[in-house]
Amino acid sequence: MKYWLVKSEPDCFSIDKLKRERTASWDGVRNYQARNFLMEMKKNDLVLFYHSNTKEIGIVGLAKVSKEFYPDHTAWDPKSEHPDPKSTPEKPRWFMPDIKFVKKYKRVLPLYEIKKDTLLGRMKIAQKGNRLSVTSVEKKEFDRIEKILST
DNA sequence: GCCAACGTTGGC
DNA sequence: GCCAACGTTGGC
Repeated sequence: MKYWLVKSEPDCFSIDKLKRERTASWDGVRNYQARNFLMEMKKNDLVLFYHSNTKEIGIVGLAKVSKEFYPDHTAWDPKSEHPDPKSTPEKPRWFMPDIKFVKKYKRVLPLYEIKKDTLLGRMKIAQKGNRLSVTSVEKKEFDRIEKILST
């Protein structure tokens, strides 16, 4: 089983919204590297949920993959937020998995704490200029995050 | 195939 | 609101 981290602006899609809706299709990703990670996700992989571009930046919750990748149909919907005319139902370019709410942590693990930690500070999320919205996480990193947030 | 210009992301 | 970092686009 693998571990991942997805970023989302809470104004756009928050952990509370995922909690309410229980399951969400992770649509709208239009970056090849991020897409490739989405396509690697296997059912039941665990996905850390991160809030970016907000007051309390950091890891806020946990989800898991409930459906492996399939075409992101919002790409060929001109009314969607991220239309891409080069992606068609016959030849889809963008894909998405479904993720299911697991839990919201009791507190936010803020980015500055992640950066301070010697182990977590090496995560992609902690590095300057990182704009990738989907990244992989190592088991030891995941375990450490769970441990920090469980106390 | 290079690279400058441009748009977007996202922390601060 | 600022700006650095990065991905994408398009002219050549």
